[in-house]
Amino acid sequence: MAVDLHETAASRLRDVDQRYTPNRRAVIEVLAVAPAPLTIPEIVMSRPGIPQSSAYRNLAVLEQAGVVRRLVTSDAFARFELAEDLTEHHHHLVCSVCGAVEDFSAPSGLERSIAKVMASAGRSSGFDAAYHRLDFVGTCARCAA
Amino acid sequence: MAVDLHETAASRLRDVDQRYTPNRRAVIEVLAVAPAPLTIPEIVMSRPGIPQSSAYRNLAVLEQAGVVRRLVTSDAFARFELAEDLTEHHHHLVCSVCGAVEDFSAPSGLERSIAKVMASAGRSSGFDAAYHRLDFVGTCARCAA
DNA sequence: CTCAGTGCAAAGGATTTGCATGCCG
DNA sequence: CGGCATGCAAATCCTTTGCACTGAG
Repeated sequence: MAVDLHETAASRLRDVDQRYTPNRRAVIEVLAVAPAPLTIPEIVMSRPGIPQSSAYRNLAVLEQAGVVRRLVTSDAFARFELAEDLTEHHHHLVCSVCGAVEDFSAPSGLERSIAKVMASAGRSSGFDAAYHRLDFVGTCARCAA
Repeated sequence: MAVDLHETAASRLRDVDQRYTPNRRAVIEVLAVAPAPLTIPEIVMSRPGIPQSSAYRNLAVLEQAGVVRRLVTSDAFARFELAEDLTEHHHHLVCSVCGAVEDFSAPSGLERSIAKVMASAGRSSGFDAAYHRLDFVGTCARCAA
């Protein structure tokens, strides 16, 4: 599985004429084991030696290659996670107090309902929906009053 | 209805020891008639005379008072809309090409399903969900290939 | 040899803040 | 009168970029 991940990443990078360098591999490794999307400082801290600018640049490349996805919450930093087809479809619990993000999987019944609605969503306005995003916003255990 | 809106806004501001000033009222008026969340430049442009810094400050206050909601897409600018209890619950169609955002209402059946899942979502991790966010991301009519 | 990736440092750009002034309460 | 809101300009801070260098093919 882990092998597949790196092979897939390398392959997608090749498709965009990019290499799978050690720095990029390191970023992927960090994201692969994280239980939630990470900020760039978090990624950099867990792999000392990678300069922030390289992290930013590599994540931009990886995003463009479809290997990672960039999330923006109302938090100061952007967050990154592996592209959905490399992990499992999931959603996020977002703490509105501290900005923490936690992964969460919805029942498949709900997913089917959402997919059905999405298919007909933009029909009138010509919007072509590619995927959906469902977040639950609230207070995490650590920030609970 | 419009009267209620401004009264409610004024009331919520008072709760936070803030005034309902002309600038703040102007911002609310712009948001009230917009068919989609607006960026600060858009708000400022539609009401010449409001300096950006005041717009930023007032929107921060209004957000804290629970009158407006701040949205962050992957777009460069944040977007603002009236708080949900002042409008109608709705979702967004987000264009991943140009960043445009369009309002969208989901069938009530889907809303009920989501609410049900939300109630049990963070049970294990102690996350207390307050509301949900459902976005459909794709390509808007103007950006269609 | 060539060219993409790297690292450092400097630039960019949305957002925030300090401070003096004006105005509502 | 006192204090909040305002405007201007300067500061912040995440993110991007210029440039010279290094390493893989």
